[in-house]
Amino acid sequence: MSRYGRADWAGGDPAHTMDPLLVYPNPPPPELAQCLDLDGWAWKSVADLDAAMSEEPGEGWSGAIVVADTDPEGAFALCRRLRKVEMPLQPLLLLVSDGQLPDLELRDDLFDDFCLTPIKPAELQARIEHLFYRTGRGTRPELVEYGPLALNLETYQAAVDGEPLDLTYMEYELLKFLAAHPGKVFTRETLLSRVWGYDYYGGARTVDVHIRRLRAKLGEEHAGLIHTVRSVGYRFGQSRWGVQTPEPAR
Amino acid sequence: MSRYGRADWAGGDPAHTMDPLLVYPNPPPPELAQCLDLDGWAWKSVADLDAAMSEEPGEGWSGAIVVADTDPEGAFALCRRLRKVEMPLQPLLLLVSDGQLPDLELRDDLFDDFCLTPIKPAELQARIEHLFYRTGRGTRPELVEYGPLALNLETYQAAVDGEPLDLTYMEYELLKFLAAHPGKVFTRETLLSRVWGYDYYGGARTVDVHIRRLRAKLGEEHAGLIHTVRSVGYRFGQSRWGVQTPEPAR
DNA sequence: TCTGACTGTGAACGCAATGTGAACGACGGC
DNA sequence: GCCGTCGTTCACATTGCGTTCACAGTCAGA
Repeated sequence: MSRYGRADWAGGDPAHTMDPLLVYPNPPPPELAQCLDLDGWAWKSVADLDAAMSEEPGEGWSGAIVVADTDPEGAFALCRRLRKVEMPLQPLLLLVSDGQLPDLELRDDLFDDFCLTPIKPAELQARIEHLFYRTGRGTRPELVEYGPLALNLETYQAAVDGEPLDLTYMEYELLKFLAAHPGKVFTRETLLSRVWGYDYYGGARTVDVHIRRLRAKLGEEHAGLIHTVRSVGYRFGQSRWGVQTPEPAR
Repeated sequence: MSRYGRADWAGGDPAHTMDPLLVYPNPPPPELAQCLDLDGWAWKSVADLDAAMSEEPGEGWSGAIVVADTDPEGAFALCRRLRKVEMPLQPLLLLVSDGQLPDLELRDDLFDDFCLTPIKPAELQARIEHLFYRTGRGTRPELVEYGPLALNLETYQAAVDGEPLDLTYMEYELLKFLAAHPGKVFTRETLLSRVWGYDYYGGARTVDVHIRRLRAKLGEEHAGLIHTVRSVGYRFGQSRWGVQTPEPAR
């Protein structure tokens, strides 16, 4: 079964009274468990995603520590599932070995920070602490903006030029993803896997149709925010060149 | 005076062109300088806040790496000044030794990430990369550059002299391939197999036509970037036997 | 200078990628 | 159970663009 860490460390430090951290795998490496206990973190290890879901505390996990050097496959898969959902689990700290560094998907929101193994307790402590500080006070964007477009991630509302947009769930998700990566081109396959889900199996035309509806709702004036890159996919907004070149007139 | 890192790493990798990273102190530890150079980061070390201000590039520093283990006082003071201003410098990576961990002000916005010394190049590289991704200064765009030409691989856009080029898919792929191997001559057959696909079966004139369109879109001024090697094929940029300096705009 | 091979160039053709409207089916609220 | 919403899929229209061809221009060698 799951193992529980102590939430009520009675040291001089103010006890961390909060919902537990999710820890993977189950059982975690002894050094990690000991380290977390010594620092007084509440934690609970889980064996897989199902356990993570079913054993989630009432207020939700307050964060996650995923050990990737023993079971990389499972670890990364778990990260993906934890992060690519409606309410991504945050903060997420990944423990990896030196050798795994080249494999890290640094440009994907899979984790917030990583720490090399073998663990140095002081470093781990510092990283967790700093991570909570960072994520606790609004580092996470609850607003995605691009030009006239604004997405409120908390209220699920969208607006252009201050005019509210009435988007469906998928439309919102698609637009959110695109607007969060302005300038970057995504293939239909990428969009399907990133927006619809990694295991989604469906036709690529689905993307087209949703793009079309987005453009329609954005209005004629702003439909151009979504560019078609023929033979490749779609791009939101202008590219980020180093120089601020204005919109090419064409 | 200040030391400059190389922004134009001449290896096989596409050059990363962006504003330099601020590095403290001056000179930085050799391992750090070497590590940054190897990864192709542009950087510039400064001795103090004044130097950081006066030598700030036009677009501003793109980030900062502050080494704190040799001169903690100066380093932390610099961090404070860089961050506690109207426009905080971001992202900021701190290099500290194990022993300094307890002294870190983790709950203050002094830095975005830290890395323990002695440096592990792979870790440092990963942290910088991830940091840039997180802080949304954009991932360092993957660029292919040659002289006035720049190809942005993630946005599928091209530009000469900062002017955006409107290329079709095949034109872009062809130019990308050529520009990635400047100075090398490719036969039409090679180009067909490498750009169009290994199993492609088509006429060699196809290449000619695409080369022509590329030259046209590059403009009269830069059409000469693509050379015809009679009876052989095409070459992009200066011959390898020529001088090493890139083609002067002529 | 003549000749043949190689390359540049404009136009036309045809296909594949995308846009678009409509219909279907799943799902949830009333 | 009915109805409206929404995601998906299909069929068809449309457009972009890759390819080919014919011919003109250019170069190298004799």
